[in-house]
Amino acid sequence: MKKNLTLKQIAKELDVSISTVSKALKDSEEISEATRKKIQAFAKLYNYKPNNIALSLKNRKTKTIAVIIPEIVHDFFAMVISGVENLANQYGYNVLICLSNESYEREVINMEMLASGSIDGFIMSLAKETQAKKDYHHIKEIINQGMPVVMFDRVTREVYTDKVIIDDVLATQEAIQYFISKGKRKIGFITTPDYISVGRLRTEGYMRTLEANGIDVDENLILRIEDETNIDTVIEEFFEKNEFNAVMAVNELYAVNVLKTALKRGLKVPEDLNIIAFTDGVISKNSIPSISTIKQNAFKMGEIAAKLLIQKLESEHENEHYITEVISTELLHRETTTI
Amino acid sequence: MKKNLTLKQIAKELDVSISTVSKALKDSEEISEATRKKIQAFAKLYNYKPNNIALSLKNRKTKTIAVIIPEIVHDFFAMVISGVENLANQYGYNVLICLSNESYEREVINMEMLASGSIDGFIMSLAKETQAKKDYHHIKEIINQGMPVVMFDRVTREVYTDKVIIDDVLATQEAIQYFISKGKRKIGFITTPDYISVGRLRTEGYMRTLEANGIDVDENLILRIEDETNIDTVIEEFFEKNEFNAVMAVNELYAVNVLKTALKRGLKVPEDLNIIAFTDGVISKNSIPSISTIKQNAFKMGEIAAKLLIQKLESEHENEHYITEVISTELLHRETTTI
DNA sequence: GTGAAAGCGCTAACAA
DNA sequence: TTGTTAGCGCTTTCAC
Repeated sequence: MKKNLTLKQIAKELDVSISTVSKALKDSEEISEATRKKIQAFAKLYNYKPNNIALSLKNRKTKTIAVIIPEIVHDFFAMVISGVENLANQYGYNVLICLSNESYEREVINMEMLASGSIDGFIMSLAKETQAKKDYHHIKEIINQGMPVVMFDRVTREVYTDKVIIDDVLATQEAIQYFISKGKRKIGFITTPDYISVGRLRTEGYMRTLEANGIDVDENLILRIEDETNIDTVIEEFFEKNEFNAVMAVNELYAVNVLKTALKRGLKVPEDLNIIAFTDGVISKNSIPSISTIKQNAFKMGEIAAKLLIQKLESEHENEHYITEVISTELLHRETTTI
Repeated sequence: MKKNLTLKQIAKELDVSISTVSKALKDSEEISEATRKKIQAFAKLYNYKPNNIALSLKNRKTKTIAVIIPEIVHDFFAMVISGVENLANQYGYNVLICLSNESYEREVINMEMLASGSIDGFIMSLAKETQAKKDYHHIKEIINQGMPVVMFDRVTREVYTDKVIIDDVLATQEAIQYFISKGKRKIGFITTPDYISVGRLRTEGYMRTLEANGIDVDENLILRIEDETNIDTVIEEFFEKNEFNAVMAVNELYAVNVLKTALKRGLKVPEDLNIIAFTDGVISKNSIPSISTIKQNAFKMGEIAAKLLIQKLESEHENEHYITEVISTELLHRETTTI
């Protein structure tokens, strides 16, 4: 086992000084052609690679960015990561992933740990618990220390920084308006509790659209799922107590459970019941019938978040100007809507 | 924007030496109670955090491990990551994710980049292209340099190191034998090309089980999917040309497409056709009907891989003894098999 | 054209 | 009890 070669060793081996080696490897004009060639040949031969950590310490940048997400076994987040990774790699950055598992504490611990030198900046989506507590000190502090943070999807207006989101209200409106245009008026809505930003916005979009169309909002037709362990029974009950001709769900998992319950109850989809879901992932695509969705362009969201972050990192003067990038969405009709 | 506090600054501020501060913050007996308290209070007040990069340089360890996977929008890999993350965090390690996107080149570049100081060790599953080329120089070299590597799922016997796998042959045998025990004899098998290790092993398990039961292997009943962009048409054709009463697929995606095709052709599942898939992910669970699977315990796989790696990292003497851990699998009956 | 020295932030052996 | 020094691997300024 050969340990990694250092400048020092090369210097000793070739009987020159460390700085000569350093310069030679950068092809500096200062060093004579002969020594340069000699040193470069030696380095090449023994496969010299500069030590990243030493460079990081010296340059005060690590060329790695951290992504903090609530969970990874979830197509939306996985696709965002994929986008971040793709763009980051193009710019020579590494991507470090941390899972908050929806926990405030894990989010705080992870961020504090990484903020001390390990990384150059954050891309994050808030944990449920953080949104429930509304405690964003940890994030504000990090930004205060001069470390850039880009938030996506689950964001908060309480933190002033770059953000990448979709227009949740608008996207929902489009879907609900579509239902209405097809004559559906008993529209169920399955969402998260209101403390989750995107859930709240989507619910808002739902209510507004009904009102705009002169339909009274019936709170019974809104189901806010808190505990995801027993989705099926909750949805079963929801169907037991109400009647719908259309349902919208804020994610694929809720939607596929709606589909399952509806079919079990003998409803025909889409004839008797239309369904639209947020998140265009593997479930919607592959369920039978396939589910119509709001395509969120998660991959692109990841790319843009990464781009915003890297721009901040590489711009000379720090710039207190923050933007919120709104990604366009698209209503994608598949087999759970009647065209 | 306040930059991060350093020992040096504290020392200057309190008019003591840097090493005194360092020791005081470690609560060393060497330093008098009074100075210790004073320094600790100051550090606490201004929220001092040691710089990780400096520590890494000093200790020659980064406390971060890298996971290289072919893709992340895939439940199996996402769950493995989740397991790695979980265990790594318990031991104070960070997890860095790199995607090879099934490309040999990206795998090599990523690994070489990280190997120079950024991380302490690797956990990886081979890219398709790497398995096709059978070129494992990059991995061998890294191991040679003394950096531990743990491989999982897509492994190769050409690299001598720790591995975490399932018994692909055995798991397949169990499923196929189950079909046979239910009187199914026309069993289709949908797999990857043979250069992918797990695909090959599963195909082998299929063939062996048939032979053991005196059933001739009909190559027409084996479909090796090379290009995943047109799965549906390939499977459609497969059904056009053959007749089955059971099909096994090496992943969920293939399986759900089989299900779709079968239903479209008017077959009843499970009455006319039984289906079993590898990977117990979100597709199998949520498809309608839900798909019976070989549960691979991906989360556990990730945890064990992380444990093996961390043990290597933290053991004093390096130990040239490598093990291959075989995770048990389980045939999970859902709605695509008749019990 | 080459090398010595300082410094990035920290630890630890040794000296005072 | 406290401070000095050297060193982790590298870059860069400034002497020689």
